[in-house]
Amino acid sequence: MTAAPKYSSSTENYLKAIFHLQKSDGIVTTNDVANELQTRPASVTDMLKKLKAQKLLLYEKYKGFKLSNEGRKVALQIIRKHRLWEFFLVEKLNFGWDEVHEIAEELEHISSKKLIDRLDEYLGFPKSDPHGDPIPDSNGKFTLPKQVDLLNLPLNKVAEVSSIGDQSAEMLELLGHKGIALGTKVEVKKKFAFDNSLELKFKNQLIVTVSEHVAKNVFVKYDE
Amino acid sequence: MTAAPKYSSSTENYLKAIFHLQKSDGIVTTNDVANELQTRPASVTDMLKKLKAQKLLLYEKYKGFKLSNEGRKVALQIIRKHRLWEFFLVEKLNFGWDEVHEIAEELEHISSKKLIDRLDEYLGFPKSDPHGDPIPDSNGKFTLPKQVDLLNLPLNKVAEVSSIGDQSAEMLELLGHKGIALGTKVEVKKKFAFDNSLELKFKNQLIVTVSEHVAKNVFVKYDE
DNA sequence: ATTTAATTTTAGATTTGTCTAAAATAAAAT
DNA sequence: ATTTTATTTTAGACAAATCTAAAATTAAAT
Repeated sequence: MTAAPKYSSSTENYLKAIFHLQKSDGIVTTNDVANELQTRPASVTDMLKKLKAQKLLLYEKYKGFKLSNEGRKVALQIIRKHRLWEFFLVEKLNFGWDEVHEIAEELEHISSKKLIDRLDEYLGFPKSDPHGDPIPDSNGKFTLPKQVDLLNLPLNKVAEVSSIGDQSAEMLELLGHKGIALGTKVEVKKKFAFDNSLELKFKNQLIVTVSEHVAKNVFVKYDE
Repeated sequence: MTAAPKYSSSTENYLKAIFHLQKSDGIVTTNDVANELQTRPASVTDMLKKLKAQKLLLYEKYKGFKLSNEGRKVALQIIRKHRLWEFFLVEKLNFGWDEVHEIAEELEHISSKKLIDRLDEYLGFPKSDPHGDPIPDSNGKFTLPKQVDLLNLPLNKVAEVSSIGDQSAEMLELLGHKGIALGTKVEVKKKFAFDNSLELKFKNQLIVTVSEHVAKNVFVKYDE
């Protein structure tokens, strides 16, 4: 038997929104949450009180709020579910990475823990979702990959291209030509002190050279 | 973008319950529905009025009710989703057929039609769920497999064991020993007029003999 | 054909999550 | 340091889905 859901979908959405806003902004306001959840500040205040009563939130009126340990724990489980479902939709059902978010917004509220752990196993315990965001494990821990530009990537460390700073057409042309795209696995084999240019090696053993200017605009993530 | 759910989970559950009760009982009462949904008759009456307002139900107070065409259509889509998810849970995530119902009760309310059609394709368009119940196709049609006891199964026709009449410990022991269980694929190769005993052949080529008494209590389904 | 019993429906409350409009508080600007 | 502006909270209301208790209707039983 699947346990009755501990928290409502609405509660889960608030926790998730606050979690995400805390990550980016550090401090989160009532208006931020209202904006994120497409609702009104008054509704947010109402919910903040309920979350506090459930000990999911530390909240003092007019002063601010943040997730409690329990609140963060719940948020991480929702995020885990969301990202695993996204991975499933893309990997198994051939959805595009850009069309899975809405569906995962619904699937993330399915309560069964056994289901999600089985799904995780079925998918091969993926570490990140189709957008490159990390998937928390069943204890809520996730290995946050380190994000740096190529210039700061240690030598001989395999990393994955995660974002591009300068997205001008010229830059994208250059990257396309060199074979650098989101998700590409790269390794820095040599760094020339003279002009800070780099020699990169791909999985397919090919080696290319990029300038400091390019290296500064290619961000990669790696474990450790 | 996933379309907003047309109907609430509650509405969907009522439609599904009424659909099932109509199948078995023919006529459905307020009390039946209350019992099925673990709620109170007064709550059922409230909902009947709402369903009528949405044209999902034909209802005259004190006189009775039944699903409208639209109501039946919606119910069938919910049942389709429920059974496809059950199939997924058993086939892909290795759940037991007896532990998937509750989880599917939640999954069946995920709204995306694209999701369910992709899932259907991914699963190979299964015709029936792990309990042997037929899965409606995306138009709500389903091919009802013929259900007979082994005695009435035509010779050389591959069928699947779908239910057991006499579920006494003695019978189950016998069936277990012979290798007959729910879902087992069988074929009748020979029928002895003398005592109506049968020779059955399994997928793995093994042949066993069962008495008329046993044959009468083993129900199978087959297409056509 | 009445009376009795069962079923169904109404009336009025309750809970959850939302809303608007107004009040309270904090932050920004002069 | 006040005043103005923006933010946050309260107060009161609403819709959905449920409940209890009582009333209305139908069915069963004498």
